Amino acid sequence: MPQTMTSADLRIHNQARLLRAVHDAAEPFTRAEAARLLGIGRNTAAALVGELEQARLLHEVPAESGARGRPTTMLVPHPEGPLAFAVDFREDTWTLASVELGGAITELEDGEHDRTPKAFADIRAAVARHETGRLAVLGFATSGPIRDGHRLHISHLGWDEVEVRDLIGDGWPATVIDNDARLAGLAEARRGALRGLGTAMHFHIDFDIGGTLLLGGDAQRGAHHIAGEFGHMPLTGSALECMCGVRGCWSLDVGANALVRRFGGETGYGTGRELAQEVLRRAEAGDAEAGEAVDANAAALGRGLGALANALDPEAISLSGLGVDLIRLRRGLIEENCAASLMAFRRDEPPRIAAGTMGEAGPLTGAAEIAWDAILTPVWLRERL
Amino acid sequence: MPQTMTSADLRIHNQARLLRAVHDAAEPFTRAEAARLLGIGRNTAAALVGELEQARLLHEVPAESGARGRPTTMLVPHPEGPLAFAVDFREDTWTLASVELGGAITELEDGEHDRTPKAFADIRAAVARHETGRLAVLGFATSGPIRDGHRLHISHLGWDEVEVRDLIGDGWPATVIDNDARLAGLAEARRGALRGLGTAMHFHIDFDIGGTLLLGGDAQRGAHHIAGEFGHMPLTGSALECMCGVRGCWSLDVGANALVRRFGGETGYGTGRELAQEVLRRAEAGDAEAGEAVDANAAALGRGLGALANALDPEAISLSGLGVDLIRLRRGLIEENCAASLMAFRRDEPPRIAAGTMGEAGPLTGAAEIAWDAILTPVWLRERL
DNA sequence: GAGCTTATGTTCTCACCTAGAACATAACAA
DNA sequence: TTGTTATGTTCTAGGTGAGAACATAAGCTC
Repeated sequence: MPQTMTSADLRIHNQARLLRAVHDAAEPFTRAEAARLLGIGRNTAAALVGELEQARLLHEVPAESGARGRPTTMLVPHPEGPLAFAVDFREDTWTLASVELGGAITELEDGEHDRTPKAFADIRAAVARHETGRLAVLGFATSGPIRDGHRLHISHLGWDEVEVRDLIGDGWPATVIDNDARLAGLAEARRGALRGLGTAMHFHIDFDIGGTLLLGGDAQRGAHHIAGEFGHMPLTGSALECMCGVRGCWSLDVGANALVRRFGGETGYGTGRELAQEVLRRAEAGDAEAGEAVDANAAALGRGLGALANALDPEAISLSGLGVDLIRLRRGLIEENCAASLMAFRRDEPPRIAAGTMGEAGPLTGAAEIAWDAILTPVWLRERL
Repeated sequence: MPQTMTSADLRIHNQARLLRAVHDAAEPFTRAEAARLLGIGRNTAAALVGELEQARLLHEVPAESGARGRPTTMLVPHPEGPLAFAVDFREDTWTLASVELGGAITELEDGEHDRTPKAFADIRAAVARHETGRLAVLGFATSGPIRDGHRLHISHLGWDEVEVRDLIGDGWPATVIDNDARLAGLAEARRGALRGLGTAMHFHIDFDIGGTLLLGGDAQRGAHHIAGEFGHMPLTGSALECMCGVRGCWSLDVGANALVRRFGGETGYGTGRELAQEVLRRAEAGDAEAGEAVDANAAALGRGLGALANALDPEAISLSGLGVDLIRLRRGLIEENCAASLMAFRRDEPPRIAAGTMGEAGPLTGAAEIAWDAILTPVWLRERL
């Protein structure tokens, strides 16, 4: 319990609260509003903001006066303030972006990669091309579980527990890394469909299902940093064996693999995504067989969600990837099957099921969030101020 | 964000940290140790403790000097300090206890009840018989989900969403209430088998399975206060319909009902517990049919635990109720089946599965914890100091 | 048993923080 | 032009923990 609290810590604490409020706010606000929001006096707010402006963390710009009263200033990110960089490392491509306080994203560069760990060197080079003194922390989103936060396993790239410290080490800026599905969920919780909820869940449906439990706006990581493999619970009674080594996984019935299998395509990671999209298109166009496959997918999705809702009682569930298509095409079927899996007494208050609002930007946005989480800490601020 | 922080709040904050440290400590400690623990100076520690002694929250007693140095004092609960009362409301009986800072429990009274809400009046009367000015908060453990924290449903008593505010209202001391399975888990996380773990789970196995996810020593409640119905996920492929209204629940294969069903007994709540115990005894004595029933129960338990571990990645799982017997009789079978349900890459680090150490006292202990949680808050302390 | 060592208690000064009141200021409104 | 309103600014006061210096009470050593 070494979180000592001295008078000076108090100042840092309140400044961190202020910066966090600016970062999290949907709309920028004025200094006077900040004082009310934090429950501090106008004088104290002036002092806090003044120091943060000195430290180039906040900037005050005149607010257009709409009402009476003496004009005030808006609190905006400082134009020379720290930046988070965010990387989304996908199957064949990556994106690098810069994110300022408040979450505004500027895409800097993207590229393809050859599916080998060399990709990280390319990304490092791209970071270097855009690096300025303003770069504070880099957030990195990748697929695959990252055991204990440093052993990265990406099956569709054939990476078997690659040591993250060998990929991101000397020469890199301060970096935080996490799983894309979890970060997509975090993005929804912070800035998307799950904003403001105490208990929520997010699932990314691709070849299989990855997800995360979001509590108080934070994504849960588990004891070994590998929580979230909801797709590998036997929720729908499949008799097949999953490539994860278990029989009956939910993912066998939901996602691209399930669609592909139905049409004799080759399941597994990295192939068949187009076929799955084709199935969706044909289903939308009225093809009966494709429609049945999508029906089965949606029904299995709903059944699993209901089961999970019994256990974890989320207020809402958001979906990304294929889940967005399934909601668009088969919302009713998902909700019916979810209700059927819900304990009867819960059916009058089912979890809200919605498409995530972050779309493709989810992992990148989540990566930016964990980077900013690392910045907006008392420790970091003490250094800076 | 109204959690303002003024200099006075700072003092309260540090005093709360100190009291929390005393409450949570496995062994009492001295004032000098407290200073080191909290990272504050000896002078500050003296001031904090002095005020807490004034407020009759802490008491200093001379520590027996074993080493060199000037003798110091142990920090112990004040003999006239606040007390939490805790109630465990079970199927036919209840227990009332008094719990002091640090968690020491003194049983005050127990009784039977007639399964009607009148029981609460009896309990209130018992509280009154022991009530002193020292009673601060009452923690109440009951079975059944408590929707939104106030709509209590106990199926084996035939209580259908009874309004808690009608049972516990005017004339009651400040009361906090929660579910017995969740509180048993909380007790394990605070003072039992799950102490100190960041991510853990607890399951109470009776007629069916109730449980809770424990994160950072806190039991998760969900959006509607009804998280934890892990027994009502279809984890083991049962074809039966559950009384919860869903088909295939895990609870159909694990727990007393599953044992009873196998022997033609009447399943359901409130009956058959003796038969289940009888089956366990016969299995232990070598009876083949009973042994198979227990095997099936243990295997299904293990399979479900593995599936949940994939999703939530607990460091350890503790069990209470029938789970203790199953671990005693069939630990190997549980662990094998858990491993078989774990994704292959996790099998080298399976969750530790252990019997809870709180035994029957789990719900009562957990009820005391939530009561003390309500006391050890800045708001309550500000009133008192 | 005297003197040394060690750990803790106690006292005092200092730097820091926020609250609150009083006053100043810059817009809008009548 | 004058009043109203919301905000900025300044100053004082009360409270808090840090740190240094000193005091104290034990054990340890010779």
